[in-house]
Amino acid sequence: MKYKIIENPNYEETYELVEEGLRRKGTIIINACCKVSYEGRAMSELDYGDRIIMMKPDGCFLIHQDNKVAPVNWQPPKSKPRAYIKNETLFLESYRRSPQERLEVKIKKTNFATYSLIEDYEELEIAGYEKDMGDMIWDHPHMIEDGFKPTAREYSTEHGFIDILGKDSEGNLMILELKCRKAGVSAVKQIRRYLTDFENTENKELKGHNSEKQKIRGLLVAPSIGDDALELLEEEGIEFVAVEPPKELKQDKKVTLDTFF
Amino acid sequence: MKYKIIENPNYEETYELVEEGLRRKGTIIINACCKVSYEGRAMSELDYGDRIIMMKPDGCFLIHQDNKVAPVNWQPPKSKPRAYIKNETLFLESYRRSPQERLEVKIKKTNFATYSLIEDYEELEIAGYEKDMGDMIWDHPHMIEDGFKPTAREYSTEHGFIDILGKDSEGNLMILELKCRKAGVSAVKQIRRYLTDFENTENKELKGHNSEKQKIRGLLVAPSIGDDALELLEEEGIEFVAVEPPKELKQDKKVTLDTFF
DNA sequence: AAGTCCATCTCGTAT
DNA sequence: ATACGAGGTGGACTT
Repeated sequence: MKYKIIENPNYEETYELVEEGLRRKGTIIINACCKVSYEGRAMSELDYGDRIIMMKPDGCFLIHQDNKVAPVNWQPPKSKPRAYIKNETLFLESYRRSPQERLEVKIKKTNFATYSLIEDYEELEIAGYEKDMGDMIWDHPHMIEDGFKPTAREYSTEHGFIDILGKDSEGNLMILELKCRKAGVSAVKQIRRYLTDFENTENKELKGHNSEKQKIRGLLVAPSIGDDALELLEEEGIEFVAVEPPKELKQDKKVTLDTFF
Repeated sequence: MKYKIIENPNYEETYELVEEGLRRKGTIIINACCKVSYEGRAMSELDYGDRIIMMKPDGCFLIHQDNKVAPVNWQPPKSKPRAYIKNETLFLESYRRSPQERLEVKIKKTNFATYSLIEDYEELEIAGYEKDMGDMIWDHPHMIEDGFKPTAREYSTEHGFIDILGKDSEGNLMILELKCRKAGVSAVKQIRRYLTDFENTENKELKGHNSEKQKIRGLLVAPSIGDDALELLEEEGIEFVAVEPPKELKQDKKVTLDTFF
């Protein structure tokens, strides 16, 4: 991997490095004392201080302070970066159209600056999302209960999408809401809204068809549930099923992982 | 500002630098070919590639690829970082309890490594938030309409907090929902829920007290409104008031900003 | 391009 | 510690 570093450069040397880095589609990192202005979806001002500036080849622009995971200021991918000198001072800029946004960094003192041509062809493999949980339940419906037959995923209603729709062994309709994290009150309320939607639909569309007393069951499926949520759930006659989200990667990298331990 | 950089270090030199950086509470940046494993709230694996690794003195740990604003892997502040050597290979690790999470980085080749003792005492000043909008309306209620008198902020109801509660010149109750950007259907539905909550409360608690036919008005206050939202709003008898969020910083930095243009 | 929804959301704040 | 909501949410996906 090719890279270049300069230490304690003056503003012209930093400018040259940034220009070269942008031209060559490198990832630029600058450690500098700087001042940052942003105007666009909101507006912000950050006075002088030492920060880490990153400019990536996809156009995104990050300014990190020495704390937090999130950058203090940034621009999203596809923004247009530029460097220019004015009054013997280096400015870094990033523009974006739609929505119009502008980030400007005024550099007072560069401690070091570097750019590198990063070689990274790997993508993250991840597991433990709500989607993985849906896949697992769809493939193994008995996890919910014996006789459960899922019939639809992402079923559209007025108030949003029902994660999984199905029937139990007696033909009752089941509405499943999945959460891959501890479920809160909001999840219970969501199911409540789906039940209302569905009861209305049933009344309108299915009267006559299914006149037998078919039940509609609401189920909250999550690894655990908060106390408040549990209380509300019991009041509402909604059921809770404890299911851990699957944390296995699709390819069997577990073997590789073991070599670490 | 003090800093140290080493180029093309071997695994022992990188280890020494990381140890020193952690001990001295520095911000560490490493450009290296590495492999990343994460296990905790989810689980992930990222095979070898060049990445930027940041370890900040607050315990947070970031791994950036050469695209995206968000890190591909990370640990939040207060996680416990550690470096160790095993089989002539450097590993960086970050632990977190509650929830239990572990991030492990296996370093194949370090291009450069640096740590710096960052001096940054500034905090971001930002404007354009809902809160600023609330402040503005609270201080200048005539913006909503003549005779409007705000009486409460963040008024708690069953379905959440009402941004501003007040009365109009005729003593009718007004429920204001603020949005600092274009309002959507969800904002209208939210007001609808608040109105329901409030009508119920009124019926229960105020019957007798206020037996005159007092109205309850719902107002959506935002810079603009989507077509769907407007349609629903009219159906529901909710009112819309166009207000631009204030995009001025509390201190008068506008002058400074203007010098940029 | 605009809307929708999930996220190891993060981050602040109140309880 | 937990709970709740806002965010310049970001980012993936659908329309």
